[in-house]
Amino acid sequence: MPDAHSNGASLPALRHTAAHVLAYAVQELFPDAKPTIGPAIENGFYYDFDRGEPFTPDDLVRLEERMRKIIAADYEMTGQTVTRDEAIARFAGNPYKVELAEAIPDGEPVTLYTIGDFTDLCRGGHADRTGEIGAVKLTSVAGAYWRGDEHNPMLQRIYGTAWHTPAELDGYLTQIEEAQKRDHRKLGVELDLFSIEEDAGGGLVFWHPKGAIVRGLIEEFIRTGLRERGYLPVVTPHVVSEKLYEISGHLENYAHGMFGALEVEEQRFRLKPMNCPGHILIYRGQPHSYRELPIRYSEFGTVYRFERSGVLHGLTRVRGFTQDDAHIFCTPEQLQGEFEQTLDEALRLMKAFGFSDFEYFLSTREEALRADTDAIAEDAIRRALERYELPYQLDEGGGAFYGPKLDINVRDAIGRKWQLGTVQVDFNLPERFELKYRGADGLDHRPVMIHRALAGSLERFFGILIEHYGGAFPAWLAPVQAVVTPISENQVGYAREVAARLSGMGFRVSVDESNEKLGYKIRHWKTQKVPYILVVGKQEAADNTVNVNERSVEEKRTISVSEFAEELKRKVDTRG
RNA sequence: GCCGACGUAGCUCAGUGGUAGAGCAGCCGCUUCGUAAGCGGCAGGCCCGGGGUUCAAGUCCCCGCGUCGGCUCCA
Repeated sequence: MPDAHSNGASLPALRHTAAHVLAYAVQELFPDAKPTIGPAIENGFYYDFDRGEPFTPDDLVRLEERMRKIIAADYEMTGQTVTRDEAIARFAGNPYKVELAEAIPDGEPVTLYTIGDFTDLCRGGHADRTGEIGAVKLTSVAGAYWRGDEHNPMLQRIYGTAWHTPAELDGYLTQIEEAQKRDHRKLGVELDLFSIEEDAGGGLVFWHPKGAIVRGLIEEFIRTGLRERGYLPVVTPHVVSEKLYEISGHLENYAHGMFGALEVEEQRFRLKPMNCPGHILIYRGQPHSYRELPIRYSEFGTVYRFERSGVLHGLTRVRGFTQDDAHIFCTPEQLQGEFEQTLDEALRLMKAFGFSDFEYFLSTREEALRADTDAIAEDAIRRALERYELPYQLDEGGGAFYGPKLDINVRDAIGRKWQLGTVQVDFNLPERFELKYRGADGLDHRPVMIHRALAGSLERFFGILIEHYGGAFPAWLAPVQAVVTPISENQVGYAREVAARLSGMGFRVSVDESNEKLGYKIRHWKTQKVPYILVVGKQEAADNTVNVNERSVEEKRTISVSEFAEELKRKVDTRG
């Protein structure tokens, strides 16, 4: 999307200007509030204020009105360069601005920008006049720590959005509504897929039958890929002695993300936060020859991680989840090839689930943790990406504590980005657990590990799929693929026959035997987003046919039951 | 965890100090119906929990719990 408007400021400049307008309005209506910072953000802007009392929704309405007046007055945005001392003197009553001014490096200009009676310390990047803001709306208030640090005082943040024209604002608001309609938490209730139960605690997911069916299909898809690529299934305990995580280093590096210890017979146990140590124990249990490698262990491993209550969110941020986890133990020579096949499988998976737009991030370890082997690992990742000609971005310091990693992000049907698969190279845990294999030279060598989860967490993956498809799962994934719907009670018998035939072929089919008119039943199943409604009346019962009402297809067709079965089979086989 | 908003029937929500309501969903009956809501009836509530104010609290105050929006975007 182009930023530049035909005759005016870019959107970020426009929004940054709107932030100044907001601060101006606040200065007029709430003179005691101290402005701090107010940048443009992805879809709008915010401004943080230090004020004793929080802003109320009512305050937002008043501020928005005042902002419109400031915009209508069409003030010019004028800048001036001052010395740092002048700036500090000027904002003497505002410790935040003083702190900001003091932090400006020597040699960089210190600039002030003014609209009307409001002057702000600001680096610039604005529209020329407030009148260029065609549409503005304040969206929410929230607490936010000064500089994002929870040890700092909490400020009041006002969020807003600004656009060149009211039509663009409307478009944005419509888009938000669309996203809300797709919210997996809402659809989870409406389609009876899953729930999170207050009496069980936050972040713990209950999969209802319809959700569990979809999960089973996802697992089946993944399992098939693993089998074809030579992975061996393993299953490991959910609770193990804390000792294991002392050896693995998780306790040292990851304790903040683990549930507290359970004490039994004076031994301390932990819920497993990761599957790797368990898989390592299996590998370590017996000697290995280079001839056996690579060894690939896979598990739908359920892990528990402590997340602060405030960050839990539906299926996408939870405390208990199941990873499609696997660990590859291989020789350094095999690393490259194993990494490539993993990447290949990741793409196969994401394409099957309807994603086509990917981004790749190579995350390196933070400087303090880096070892000689990091370069080898990063090189393997880089070469795999180049081999598939995939462009990637570098995230320095974003890697796991045991090594660098590749993350794959996808864009969903309405353009939002999600982080999905992750593949990590690990020279560290084999060292900690003293893993070895006997080489052709008769000596012991250290294997390399690859950690990989392609869907990531099944919970999160499911949540993303719900939003991606807006609840309308394609036929191969739909928990109910077809509902046979008799027009009157007289066709219930035939409807049951049709359903029995289709179920016998392995399809997921139900019969609507409710005492309602056809229109009611159609509406019901449409809102349930069932891919096929098979209407059967007197005519169909006589001809051994069904009238196919296909989701999001206007045209209805009457075809034989076996023709329908073939069509559905074709859909399922092609994942349509 | 911190800031704010919210918490009333399975769901969506009304009720703002004086006898707890609606729509949808559910159940029962009538209707037997041709592609997005047929009609009638019944049932359904620790108004999140605890404390307080008041003659009287779903409503006001305090303390918890939960949900939601933020707390990464840097003058």
